[in-house]
Amino acid sequence: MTDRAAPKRDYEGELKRAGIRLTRPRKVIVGILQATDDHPDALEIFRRAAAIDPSISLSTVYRTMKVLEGLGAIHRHAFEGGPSRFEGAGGEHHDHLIDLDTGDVIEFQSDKIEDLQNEIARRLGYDVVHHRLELYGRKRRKA
Amino acid sequence: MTDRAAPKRDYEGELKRAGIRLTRPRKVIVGILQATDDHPDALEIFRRAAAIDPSISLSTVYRTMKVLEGLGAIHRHAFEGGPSRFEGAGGEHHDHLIDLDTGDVIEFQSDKIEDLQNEIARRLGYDVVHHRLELYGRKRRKA
DNA sequence: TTCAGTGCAAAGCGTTTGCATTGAA
DNA sequence: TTCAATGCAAACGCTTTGCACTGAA
Repeated sequence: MTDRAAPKRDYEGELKRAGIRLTRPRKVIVGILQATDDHPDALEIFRRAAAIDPSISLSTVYRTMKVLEGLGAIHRHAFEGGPSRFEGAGGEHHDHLIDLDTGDVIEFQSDKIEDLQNEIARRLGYDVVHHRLELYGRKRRKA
Repeated sequence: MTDRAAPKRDYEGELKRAGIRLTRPRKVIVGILQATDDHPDALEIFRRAAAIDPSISLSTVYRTMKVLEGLGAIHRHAFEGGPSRFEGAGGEHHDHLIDLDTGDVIEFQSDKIEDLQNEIARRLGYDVVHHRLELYGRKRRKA
């Protein structure tokens, strides 16, 4: 189990390589993704984008996230209740611990849990395609 | 790790004990919950209820699910994409394996994974309030 | 008798989409 | 020059809510 640092992604290169036009809105949006280590939702990305270029629309944010998701460049997370939140797909796989009081998202990774998941699925006659593991918790206070 | 059989719940008794009126729509709805072992969504519960009493409204289904959830009598699951699905809260805690091809939900339980989750959270300075573990997979074909 | 619970229709929220226009290639 | 991508507004799917009525206690 380890905490991780966020790696950077070459979103523009990935879009180009996929034959997808590098428009002004998309440049702004991927710039925002590169500049963040958190897990913003579409509206938050839209706000940050609008601060740079007020002509960008929320639809375009949604459409761009869909494109990037299709390329595997970002991951979409649907945490409890709220809207989808996005994060760059760089780095190793990890799961999330969500702070119930602040909404903060902490990433962690556990090979042991992954192994156990695969073992359980196998026993049930399945192959795991993907999974979702989210811990919802509160900061432990010193005794 | 074990597969489980679904236990039965005394929803009517729980509502009564909580001082909540046992109306006709609610009787129909909890009857449906008692009669099923699957994980129906609100619309599906509504359809089954309407077959028994066509005057029941979808709003009442939602409101009743909210009440039962508040009592801890049912659990609400938000699996990928789709609407919330409900299940009786009887029996031990378990997690879910969702068949990507059929939508079937298979329940499983792993103390080892639970322990690991708590250990990870503790290391990160958190107490786990609850968690969500979902495996999405496909039936393994015999080699 | 009373007020919690209901059905209905309308609104809410996050997200997607149809369409005429624009701008990257 | 062309057609993918855009902004806008309207629609979507799921869920909640305001309201006047109803029926469980």
